Amino acid sequence: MAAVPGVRVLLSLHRSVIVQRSFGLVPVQLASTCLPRRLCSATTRNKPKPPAVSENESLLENLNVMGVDVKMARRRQPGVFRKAFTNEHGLAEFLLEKGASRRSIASIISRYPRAITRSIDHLEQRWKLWRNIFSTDAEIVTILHRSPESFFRTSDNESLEKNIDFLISLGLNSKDLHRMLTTAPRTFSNSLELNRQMVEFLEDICVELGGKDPEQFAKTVISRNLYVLIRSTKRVKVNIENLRSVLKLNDSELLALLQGNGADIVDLSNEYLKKNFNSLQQRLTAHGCNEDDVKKLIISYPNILYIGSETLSNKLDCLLEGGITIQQILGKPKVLDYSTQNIAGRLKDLQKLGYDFQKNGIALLDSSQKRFIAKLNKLAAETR
DNA sequence: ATTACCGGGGTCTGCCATGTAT
DNA sequence: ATACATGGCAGACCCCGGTAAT
Repeated sequence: MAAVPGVRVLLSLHRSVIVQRSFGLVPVQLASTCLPRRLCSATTRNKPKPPAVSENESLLENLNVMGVDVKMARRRQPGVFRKAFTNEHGLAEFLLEKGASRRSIASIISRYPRAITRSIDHLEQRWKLWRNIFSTDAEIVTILHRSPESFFRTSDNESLEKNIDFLISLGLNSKDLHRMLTTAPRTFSNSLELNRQMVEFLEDICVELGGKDPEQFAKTVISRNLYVLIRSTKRVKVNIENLRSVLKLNDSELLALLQGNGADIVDLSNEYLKKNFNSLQQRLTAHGCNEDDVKKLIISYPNILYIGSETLSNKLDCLLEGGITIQQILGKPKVLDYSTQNIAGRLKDLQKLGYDFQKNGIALLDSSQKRFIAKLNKLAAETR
């Protein structure tokens, strides 16, 4: 049964989280593991200037040796450079052991210098927690390289544990958590309180709209849109209000939209969503569509509002110039899912064969490359 | 055998401002 | 006073294929 491995992962995850809790927390910031004297940054030299403002020179040297972009790092977190004790060497050893390259480690420190203030104990514990969700070190290394801040920004491992528990309690499964930590790792560095606020906010929305199962609603929205938890409730709220008002949705319509494909667009920036809506509406109106057409289009394909106004405009031009009508697009908006380039190429291919969109419809534009090619070959064979 | 319907998958950080602890 | 911790922001789609319906 396909579900079994997933369940097992989930159980073991939960168990180890509980086990770890009993270890208690190890104080961080205590760079205990400065091994070779040369790379240890404890300063013994006397500084002429007030010690609070001068930089730790052995640290600077260490970072230079390691290939860190010191200028960048200093610009980002100057305070780190004035610390008497740091753990750059311990961090490097730790990450090397996990499979990160020296280059990558240098880049990580350049982009998030505070990483070198974390103790080995802290790092080990945090890594273990992440490993509850990822099955290999390599996956974590990838994320760290991509987004050092997500891993290092908080020193609060307890909060990370609580977040994992909390997310599981919402009904998110191990696959959801994996995807979430991959694509929106910041979620796990949020305070538990912040995540909770978003969940409660979503539940409240559900209740306000007459929904019967607020927990399920929140879970659905979050698993459909993994970015929700790294947005502000204000942003999501404004978007929901705007959608409701511009589309003149009643409670149940809005509820359905939000827990359906509309979940994808609630985290867009407020202005972007507004702008996209306005330009879409303007464009459609110019082609003789009424308010109801716009509403139906967006309900059936909310992702249309995800497409930037310029991109969308080009895409529409491309279709219209290819002899396709607005009415056809309204009837099959998913063709807009494909890139303008892709659409243009297909239109060209089909035109060569004298494909009649009026007769055959435009569904062929909304198909995978494989299927499209297969169809194209068949058509070509028939024409011959 | 084709087409329609539908849902899923990848992927997304790096900076700034402010509050808080020391 | 300073560094740390944390919240918030802008940024801006595309593609594939299983399976039901015809």
